[in-house]
Amino acid sequence: MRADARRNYERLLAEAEVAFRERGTEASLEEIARRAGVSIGTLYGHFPTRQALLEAMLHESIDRLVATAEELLTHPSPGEALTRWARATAAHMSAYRGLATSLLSSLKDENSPLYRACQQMTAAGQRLLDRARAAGLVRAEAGADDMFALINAAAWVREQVSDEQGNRLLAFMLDGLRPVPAKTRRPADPGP
Amino acid sequence: MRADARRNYERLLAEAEVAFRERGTEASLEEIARRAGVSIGTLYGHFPTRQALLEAMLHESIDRLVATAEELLTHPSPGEALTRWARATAAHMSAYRGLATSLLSSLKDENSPLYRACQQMTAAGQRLLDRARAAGLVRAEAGADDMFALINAAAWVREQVSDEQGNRLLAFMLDGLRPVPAKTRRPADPGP
DNA sequence: ACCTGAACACCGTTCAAGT
DNA sequence: ACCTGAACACCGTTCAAGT
Repeated sequence: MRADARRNYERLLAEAEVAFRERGTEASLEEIARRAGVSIGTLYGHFPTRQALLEAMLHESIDRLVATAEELLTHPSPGEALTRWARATAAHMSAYRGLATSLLSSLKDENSPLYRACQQMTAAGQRLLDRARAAGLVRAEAGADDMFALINAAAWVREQVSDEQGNRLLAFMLDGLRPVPAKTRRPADPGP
Repeated sequence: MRADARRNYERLLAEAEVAFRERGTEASLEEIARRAGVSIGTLYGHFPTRQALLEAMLHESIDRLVATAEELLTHPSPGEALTRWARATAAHMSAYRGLATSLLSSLKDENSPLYRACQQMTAAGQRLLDRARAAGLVRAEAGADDMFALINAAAWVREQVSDEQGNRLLAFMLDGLRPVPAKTRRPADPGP
């Protein structure tokens, strides 16, 4: 890659990070190119689609989240480890308005540059989830894709409500993954 | 209201319903006007903002959901009543891609035409929630705004995943509102 | 190799002019 | 009282022409 091309690439990435953070994942690509001091054609030359730009911008931080999951596998408490990872992931996603929507919808398209990112995060979550399940903290029907979807839903809701309510709602969702004790089920009332 | 104005109003509403259902709540207003056979200026004359158009389009169905909540208050099982209402509401919302986002974000703006709609739905949910709480099925910290947010999150996630997974995730979220039995809490492990 | 920017198609929103 | 449609500002995306 030529030196000037590399410089343009880096500047585009930096401005994309700012724009996506401030205006969400639907931020204007023309504005990103403008602020990076390059032509819109240059942006498209490096990143053929919005998703490609998003993926490049997120690559490092997603790698870090996956590494965090790895580390948390050695945390003494499987439940606490799962909760911490879910919180960190939801917090990261909600930093970019619209990201949860972009991510979850990219799961429908194997060719999306974000598809791999979602797969990696789901796989990382799976190991934490299975460990918590082995400790009796997670019900049988809850899969790794369910947890990934819930984290995305928590990130989405966090974009729209107060931090306090956002934290509470994530906690509710994770509690929803716990096994439902048989004693609270009643024939006359299947519960809420 | 003049007869021709009324006819234009109705046609705009009808085309908006189709467009929002097919293309989501960000559907092109110009296309709606075009399909209704009126000028874009006429659309703006009747509906000054996208939210105003959305509100008018949803008005009846939201009234119906509120009435459903009322009826469910007499259902023999408070838990079942709450679940049914949440399911019906989430299903209705997810029929229009982007609606959950529009609704939840309208809560930040008292002047939004959708604000009243959200308030009504929250109030309707509150009575079902309190009844379920009185039956010991809902934890103390969960408020009506939390349930409204969760229903929106369920509707949002339903837009992006299979029906089957969407149903499962809503069930998880509602289970997350249940009181957590003390015996499953352990000092060494706060759970997921 | 890479970059530029005009070109095309589309949209949201306003408002003077019409009936 | 209501409607029209041109006008303005903005955007996504492509591609011939330049270096």
